[in-house]
Amino acid sequence: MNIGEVARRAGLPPKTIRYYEEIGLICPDRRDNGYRDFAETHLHKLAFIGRARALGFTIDECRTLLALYEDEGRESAEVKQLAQDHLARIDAKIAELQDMRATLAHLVRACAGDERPDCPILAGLAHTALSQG
Amino acid sequence: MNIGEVARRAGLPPKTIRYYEEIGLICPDRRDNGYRDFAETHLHKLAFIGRARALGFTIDECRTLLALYEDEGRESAEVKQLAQDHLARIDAKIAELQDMRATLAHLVRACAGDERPDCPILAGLAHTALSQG
DNA sequence: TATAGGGCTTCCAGTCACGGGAAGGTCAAG
DNA sequence: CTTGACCTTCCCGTGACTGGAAGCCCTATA
Repeated sequence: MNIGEVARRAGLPPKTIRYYEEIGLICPDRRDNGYRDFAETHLHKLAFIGRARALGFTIDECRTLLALYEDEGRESAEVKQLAQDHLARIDAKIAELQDMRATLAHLVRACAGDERPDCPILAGLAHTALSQG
Repeated sequence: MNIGEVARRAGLPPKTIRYYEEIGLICPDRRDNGYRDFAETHLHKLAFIGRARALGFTIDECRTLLALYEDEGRESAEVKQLAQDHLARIDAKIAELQDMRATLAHLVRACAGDERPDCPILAGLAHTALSQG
C-alpha cells in the first residue's frame, strides 16, 4: 500500500505519516523504487495513533499506548493510569480556559463597542497592580 | 531600571522581555554599558502584554491591543471585536476539550484497571472504522 | 515515443512563544 | 582582589507537524 492510500484510509496526511516514521512510531517496508510499502498492520497502528492524538495524548504517550497495546501481558491498570493522568490534564486545561473566559467575558460585557474610545477591556488590561520598588 | 527589576515588577521572566524587544513589542533605551534601561512606560506596556497573554491573546493580538491602547482616537468597537473573536476561540477550544474529556472519561470508566490485560481503553483506540479500498 | 499528470522521495525551513545554557562583560560589596 | 549577582549576545531545543523546492517514478494518452 502506498502512502497516499494509507493516509486516506487512516485519515492522516502523508506528511504526518512520514513524520511518524521519522520518530520511530512505525517502520514500513520499502519497495525497490524507494516507495514506502505499508501493510495492514501499519494502517491499524496509524489509525490507533490518530485516535489517541485526537483524544489529546502526546506522541510519547501514543508510543507508550502502542507498546501496551502490543504487549499481551500488560496490566490494564497501567493503561488506565495513563488515561487518568491525561484526563486530569484535560480538566486542568478546561479550568484554565474557563477562568480566561470568565475574565474576558466580564470585560466584553462592560464594553460598549461603539465609536467612542472609552474601553473597559483596554482599561482592564492596563490596570495592573504593579509591584513597587 | 534594569531588566531584572522590570521583570520582577511586571511578573515576566527577563528572557521573555528580551524576546518582546526582539520582536518589536517594546524598545527600551540602552546605557553606555549596553544594559537595557527601562522606563515606567515600558513597565506598564509589559504588564499590559502580560495580562493580555494571560487571557490567551496571541502576541500579534497583543501588538494590536497595544496599538489600540495607545491610539487616543480608537473606537471601542474594534477592541470589543478582537476580544469577542478571542472569546469565540476560547469557547471552541473548551468545547473541543470537553468532547475529548467525555470520550476519554467513558473509556476510563469502562476499564477495570487491574492486573488483567483486557482493556476497553486500548480496544476503543484500536477499534477504528477504517476506510476501505 | 514524447509528454503530461500525479504520486512518491528527500531535505530544509518555518511555525509559536519562549526556555536553557554557554561564553563573556559589568558592578557593588567585602 | 575576589566573589557573586547581574547583564549581554548567540545558538539550540521544544511539539507536532506543515509548506515548499528539487527531483525520481509510473501510467495514460496523443
